[in-house]
Amino acid sequence: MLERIPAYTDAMLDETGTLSDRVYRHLADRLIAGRFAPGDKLSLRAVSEALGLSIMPVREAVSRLAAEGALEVAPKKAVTVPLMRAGQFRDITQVRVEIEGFAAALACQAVTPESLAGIEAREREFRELSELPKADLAQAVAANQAFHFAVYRAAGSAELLAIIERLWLRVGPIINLDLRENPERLRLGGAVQAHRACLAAIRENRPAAAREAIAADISGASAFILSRQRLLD
Amino acid sequence: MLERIPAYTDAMLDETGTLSDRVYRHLADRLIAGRFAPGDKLSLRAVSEALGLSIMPVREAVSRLAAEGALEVAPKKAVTVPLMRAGQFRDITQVRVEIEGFAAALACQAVTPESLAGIEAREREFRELSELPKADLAQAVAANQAFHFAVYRAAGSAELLAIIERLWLRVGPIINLDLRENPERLRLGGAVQAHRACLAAIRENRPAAAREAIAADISGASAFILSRQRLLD
DNA sequence: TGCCGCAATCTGTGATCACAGTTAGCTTCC
DNA sequence: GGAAGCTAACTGTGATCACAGATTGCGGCA
Repeated sequence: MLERIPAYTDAMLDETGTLSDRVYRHLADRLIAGRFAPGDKLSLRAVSEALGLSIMPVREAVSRLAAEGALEVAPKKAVTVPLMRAGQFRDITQVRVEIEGFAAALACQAVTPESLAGIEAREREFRELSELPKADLAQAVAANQAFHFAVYRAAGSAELLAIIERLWLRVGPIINLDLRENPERLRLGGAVQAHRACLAAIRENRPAAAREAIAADISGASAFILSRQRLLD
Repeated sequence: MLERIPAYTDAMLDETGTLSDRVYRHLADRLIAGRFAPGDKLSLRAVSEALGLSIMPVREAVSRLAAEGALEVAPKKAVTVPLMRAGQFRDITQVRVEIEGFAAALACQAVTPESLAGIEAREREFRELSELPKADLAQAVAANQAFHFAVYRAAGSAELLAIIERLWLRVGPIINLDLRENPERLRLGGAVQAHRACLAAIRENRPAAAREAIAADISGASAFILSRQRLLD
């Protein structure tokens, strides 16, 4: 079951699109998956050399990510993964609750047998992962992401999905940093319970309940992270 | 009163930030203000020559806008202002209703005397403009935008504001195209009425009513545009 | 008169170079 | 031994060049 979770495939390997596009996807994937920590620095030249390209495609990819707030680039200084202040994190959480909750509510009406099967599979995968004695954190993060996006994709709104992806681009580094430092949180099962409630609500076409479940999931994780006081302010 | 509406100032003239940033703001302002129509083509070289720069800053600005969906760039083909299908427009409208409605509801709780005064001023300016015998359409679009963003800014969420700005970047060209072809819509007063209701709701701290007013404004304009069948599909 | 095809022009993409401001490490002096 | 200052390496920014694919319009043929 677990090996169904798609392995990390490097966007640089698939040869569709321009080099800029591939670098963009490469970096975006790593950001969402939490492979960068807030404050990490990266240099255009270092990335381009690591990828065996000139600096140009990396520049374009980075400037796109900077436009979305996923990276910060100050003139003549190294590109950094943004630090987030507690107030900012609270703000983004409130927005996520509203928007991702809305997507979950939409999913109730727009769900198809196929997308429902996908959601069920992702829910089961995440649940089984969290029941393992020694959880693989990176895999758990990926499974959690897979569940959420299965729901959001089922909502059938490309616009909403794009907005949510941008939000995850921003919170990816924070979530992962948190999970890496507090692996026991997985044990508590708040996420598993919220996922289960969300799945049930979608099955039974109860939009308000689906919205509530996603909101609880996001708020719960956010409260935990804020309680650890690892954020500035 | 009317001359309070800030004149169109070119972002290229203020000398803060990198050239890329300035080009980005220049193009973004023109897109939101509806100075481009869907399907318009622009060439990196033409823009850079018009602005007296090399192609590089324009490239970066355009690739950022493309990342946000405000422009479309296909390899080896001219950059275009995206055409929008009716289905896509419906989708984006549904998302705007939810998100901008949420911002209006937030504004009820977060509004300050200063921001309320700003909203009132913008409401009055738009109302007076729409009562003129010969309305200046460009000014009406700008005044409408000013009112909406005064409300959204009053919500006090930087995250939400950024998301809404990106949405307007997308719909700017459509709205303007519509208003240019159907100037009589301003006469009908649907927008004026919605603005008035929104302002009243914010004054009286009625979040649900504020959300409703903004939703009615957006839905009304959207329904009108869709009824004109100028969109693909 | 109408249509097909070729060629000149224009498109974005990517590489390379020059530059100025930042950073970090080493040396030197106290 | 520690701190201050200088230098060398590194940062993103911007300009210019080369290239391959797309577009457009002109000319020739039917």
